[in-house]
Amino acid sequence: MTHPLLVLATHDDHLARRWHALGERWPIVRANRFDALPAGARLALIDADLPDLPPLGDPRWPRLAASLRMVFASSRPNDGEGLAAIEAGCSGYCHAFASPEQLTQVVDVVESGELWVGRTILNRLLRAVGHASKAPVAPGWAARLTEREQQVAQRAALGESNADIAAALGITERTVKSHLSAVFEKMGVADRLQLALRVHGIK
Amino acid sequence: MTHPLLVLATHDDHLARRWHALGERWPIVRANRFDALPAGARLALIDADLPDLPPLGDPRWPRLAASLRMVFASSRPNDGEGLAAIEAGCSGYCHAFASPEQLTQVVDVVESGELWVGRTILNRLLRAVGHASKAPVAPGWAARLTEREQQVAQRAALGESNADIAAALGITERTVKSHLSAVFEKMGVADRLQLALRVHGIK
DNA sequence: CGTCTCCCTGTCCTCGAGTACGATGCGCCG
DNA sequence: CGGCGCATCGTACTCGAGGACAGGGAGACG
Repeated sequence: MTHPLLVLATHDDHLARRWHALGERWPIVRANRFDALPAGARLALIDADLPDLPPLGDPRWPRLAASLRMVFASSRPNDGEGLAAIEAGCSGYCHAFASPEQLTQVVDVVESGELWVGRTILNRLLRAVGHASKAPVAPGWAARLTEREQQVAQRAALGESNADIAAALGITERTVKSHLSAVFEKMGVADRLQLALRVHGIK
Repeated sequence: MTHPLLVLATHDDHLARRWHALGERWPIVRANRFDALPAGARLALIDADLPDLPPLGDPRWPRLAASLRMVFASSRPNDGEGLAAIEAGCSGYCHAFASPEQLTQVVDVVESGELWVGRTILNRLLRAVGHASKAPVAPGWAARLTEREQQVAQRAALGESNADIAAALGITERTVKSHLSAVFEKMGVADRLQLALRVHGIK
């Protein structure tokens, strides 16, 4: 199967070298400026830090989107920027320094005509329309945990204190600490905040 | 790179044969019933027409989601069912008779820990929130916070310690505490874990 | 029976988080 | 000028979290 030309639009040589790993899947070409995007290109990975990048509200974005599938890559991604990028007509939004595997996946999805946003943005959208995903966003976190450890971890990740959890489960605060220590050990985190971020799919 | 075991859960032999194309990327195993999903599996493609499938509101779904990444495959997909599936804890929703390439992509994305929904559902979500999110470009949670408070809150919500934040911003740990106290007060939360949950849209 | 895992509980101890008092300096605005 | 919001920093204090030692009981399995 033959892939279309992929344009890497960045002013940063370091970033460009990272992105060149994509050359194993797509024929690639480098662009240094937004205005210099090749006319015939169908696929582009665009650095958010490009000097001459128009603001995401600019009408040039949707115009360009008509003929070019764009992935917006930010070095400091946030949900607001991501939504703005998608609304501007980009087909994908990701971290500029994502792993080559991740980048490949994003470009792959976008090339196939789908949209790609990270799970945090997607979950934000779901919550916005009242369909919050009750289940943990990062399935698999509880794989090696015992039943009791999962219960404790779930509550801790929602902000309950050890005393709260103890009361809710009808056990001692000491036992809660015991279970949590096991959870931290198995999941490789240091405290309940890191646990929460892991359970809810952030970081 | 070694892939985890992929469970194909369907009662339909014809569908199972189609899905077996995935065997080129993942070691696969067949399951005929929802109750018969292998205990150790991490990844499953689940046919919406399985005879003993619980309704998507059933608590067994989110429980299962804790240890298993599930793709819900419907032979007659619609946006409502897709949202329900995601809400139930599934990590992906797609057409049961999608092309092998498409299925591979979906499973690939889900395996990497992301969520997958099709273009139509995503676009519908965007439209649903698009009208509301024109004016408030501000993150929302940061509306009443000062610039500095936002910076501190953002880092605290990602799990950085006060000392980390102080070092990163070139200020004293005492000042970080000061800003955080103001943040807690303005956002009506008690500690940094509650702040993190609020910032990331959980609770 | 011995071993194993899981669940439960206890007492210290350390450390970071958060609050309660305070303080100084800066820029803006009526 | 005087008030006000903002950013900065100091000391002392309380309190919960988490680790470092423990231990006992129930059930599974060879």
